[in-house]
Formats: sequence, structure tokens, C-alpha cells
Amino acid sequence: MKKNFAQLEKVAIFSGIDHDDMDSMLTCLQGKVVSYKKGSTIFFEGDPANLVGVLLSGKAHIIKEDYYGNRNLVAEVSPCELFGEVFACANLDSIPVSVIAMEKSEVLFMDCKRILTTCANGCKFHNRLISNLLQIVARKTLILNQKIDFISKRSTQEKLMSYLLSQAKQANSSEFVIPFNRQELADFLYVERSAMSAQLSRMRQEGLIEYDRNWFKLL
Amino acid sequence: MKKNFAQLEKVAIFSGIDHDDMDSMLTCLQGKVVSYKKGSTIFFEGDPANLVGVLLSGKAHIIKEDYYGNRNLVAEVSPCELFGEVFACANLDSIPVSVIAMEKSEVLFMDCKRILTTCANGCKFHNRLISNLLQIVARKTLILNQKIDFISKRSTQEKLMSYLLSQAKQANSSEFVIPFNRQELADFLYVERSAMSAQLSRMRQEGLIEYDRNWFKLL
DNA sequence: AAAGTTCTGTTGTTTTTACAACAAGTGGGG
DNA sequence: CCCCACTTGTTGTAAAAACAACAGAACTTT
Repeated sequence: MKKNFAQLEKVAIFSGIDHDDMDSMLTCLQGKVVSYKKGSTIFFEGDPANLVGVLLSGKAHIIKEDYYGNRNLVAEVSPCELFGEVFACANLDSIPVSVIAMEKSEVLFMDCKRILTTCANGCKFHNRLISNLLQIVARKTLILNQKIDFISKRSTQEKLMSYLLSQAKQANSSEFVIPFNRQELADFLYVERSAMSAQLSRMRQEGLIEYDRNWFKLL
Repeated sequence: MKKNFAQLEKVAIFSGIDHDDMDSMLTCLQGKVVSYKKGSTIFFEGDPANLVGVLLSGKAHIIKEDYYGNRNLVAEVSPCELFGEVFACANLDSIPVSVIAMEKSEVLFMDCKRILTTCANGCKFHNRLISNLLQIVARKTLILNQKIDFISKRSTQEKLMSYLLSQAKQANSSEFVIPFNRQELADFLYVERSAMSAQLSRMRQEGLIEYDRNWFKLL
């Protein structure tokens, strides 16, 4: 486990936890590192909701499929980010989404229930973890709110524009690279891929944007 | 303040807080009760994000307007529910939504920042409040996820159907009353009111549903 | 380098929505 | 009881999206 300590400092949930406590904390929370290859499933919909995952490396997608098999992309997980914690913190029995490794990935699992219930050993880090979690979950709620901003727009053009604007703002530049390919972007914005491609073309013709694959520029 | 104590027991954020501590806690958190008449604004977009509100009575809507002035209904607040806590917990400076009293309402305000930072007096309830908050915020995230489920559907009919199904599930009956009028439901599902009305008619004709105003029945 | 796979763009058709305008129904206050 | 404001339902039209099918580009694998 030691080798990952440098990485773990960057993980928001461990912020403010003393270096020396890391080892005993990970033991208390039954920390376990698992590797996944590209395309494999980290969580299946319906799995028990007690585990929280920290993506140490790679990339993962949180997805949900409806009864027609339409795959909806709920969110992307980047290294150092958490997943699964919302379901554990809300006391759900099972998770309502699947998590897929989009690249070769490494995940640190912990028992989230053990974070939430201060343990018999009286480990001092529980309270700190809980307030860290609170901030993380609150930020996630905000990100969801932002996503609703995108998909609440009536037309594909407006959805695209609000998404691209937020990406530009985040990159602090009118030029930026998005983390999705066309199909994923369409899944994320809940529109049709081909219609979206056509819309992008139109926006380029109208001189609103330039783009090449994942690279975009707002004009 | 005393008169509200019975009510406050039902508020999730105070769960597990000792009766006798309520008074000192509300003092520590600068609790303040304010009344609003129907249609007045409780929070304006851009207000500082340090306050959390508990709706003691009445009804409120959390709304957001885009640059065209389209009013989007983010969520409804019912008595005993919290609002504003997500923005404070995520450390935002100002809130990105407005909160409107839809009826004569009473609100208990507290300083959320004071909840999050254990105070000098060493009040013992801080930790309890924080873990209560964590659960509340996590549940809110889930509700947002559910809303995304509704509005991610491609057609108005599917959006309506998934919303009505979830309402039926919540009421544990195929008959139920929804908390929105037509315009509000359309704002909530991000569709056109008149088109939605027409779609409801079609679904009734097809024998999928029955309805009268706010009363619905799935067939 | 060739073959195969995945990704992206294009186009035409069908279906659905948004929009606008109006009619009918509902409920409250004078 | 009537008037008025608000809500809901209806219809036609114009605009947009979904869908399907295909072509070409880019990337992988062998």
C-alpha cells in the first residue's frame, strides 16, 4: 500500500489526515486496491452499496441503462476522484448504476459504512473523513445541477452551447479539449449522435465554433 | 423559539440531537425564524451562501432562470425540508438559484458555516449535525439523479411516464396526487406545457392513464 | 501494408416538439 | 351571481430531433 501514499494525498477525502495515520486508517476501513482492464465492470448495477471507490489511475464511466438498453452516461470519473460514496451515504442497499473502466484502471476500495460509523477503536480520523465526504458530495450535487442546466435546454444546439461554454470556462480559455468522443458526448447530453454531429457542422458553418475531434474553440 | 421544538424533532438535520441541547444549539448557530408571504423571495440568486434554511411551514420552489428568462423549476421544498445547505457545504460564495415562497411560509435560518466548523465552545452536536447533513445531501444527490432519469428520456411521453411511475411507486399505489399543476410539471420536466397537455390527452385515449387535474391513475 | 474496427460526418424521411392562438373549465372575491 | 384571473385542453403550423443508412476518415491489429 505504501507506494500509493504520495497519490493518496491528492485525494480530497483524505485531506487533513495525518500521514502517520494513513496506514491504520486504511486498515480500519479495509482498504483494498484492485486493478481492472479496459472495458471491464467495476460495479454492476445492483451491487451492494457499502463500498466507496477511489480511482487511483485510469478512467471510468458511471452509466445507467434503461429498459430499452439505451446507455446513459451519468458521469466520468478521473484519477483521484471518488465514486459510489453517494449511495453508501444515502443508506441505499444497492447501487442504481454501473461503473465501467474505460482504460486500464486501479481502484482503492474502502468500506464506506465504516467511515460513517465511528468505530470502537475510536480512530480520530472518522470525523475528518465525514466532513470531507460532506464537501465532496455537496460538490457532486452541484455538478449534477450543472448537468441539468445543460440537458434542460430545449434544442441540441443550446445543449451543446451551454456544455461547451462551461468547458471553456473550466479551461479558462476559448480553446479546450473535451473528455468525450461524439457518441459519449451525445450520451452525456441525451441527444442523438448523428443529429448532434449535424448540429455541430451547422454551428461551424455559422461561425460559432471551430473544432477538430476533441478539440474545440469558441468564436 | 420554544413553540417550534415539537416541529423541529421531525427535521432530519436535528435527528439524534438531545432535546435539552436544542436551545443552546440554535443560539450557537444563530437560528432565526422569518415569515414570508405568498410569492415573496426567500433567497435571491447571488445571495451569500452561508445560510441554510429549514422550511417550518408553507411551500417553496427552488428556481433558476436562464438568460432568456425561462424559469426552470429545480425542486420543490416541503415543510421540514432543508434548502441552501448544498451551496454552503460545497463552499460556494453565492447561491446560483432563487427560492420563492409559493404560500405563506415560515423559515428557520441557521449559519451553515458554523455547523461545519466545530466551534470554540466545543458544542458536542456539531459532529452529529455534520453526519446528518451528509446523509441529507447524499439523498438530494439521489433525487437529482432521479430527475435526470426523467428528463433524459427522449420524448415527452417517456418523460411523463417515468415521472408518473416514480410517483406511483412513491405513493405505493396506482392512484396518486402530484404536487404540481400543468405549468409547473412542464417546467419540472423541461417540456412545453401545451405539448405536454396534448400528450397527456393522447395517453388517456390510448388507455395508459386516467387523470383529473392533480389526480392520476396508471392503468 | 492490408484488413478490420471504430469514429465521424452527411443526407433524406418520419416522428415529435415548440410555438401561438384560442376555447373551455375552475375557483375566488366583490 | 357575475366578473375576473388562472388553469387546462385543443388545434394547426413551422421547426427540430430521432432514426436509418451509408461513406469516408482515423486508428488497431496482424
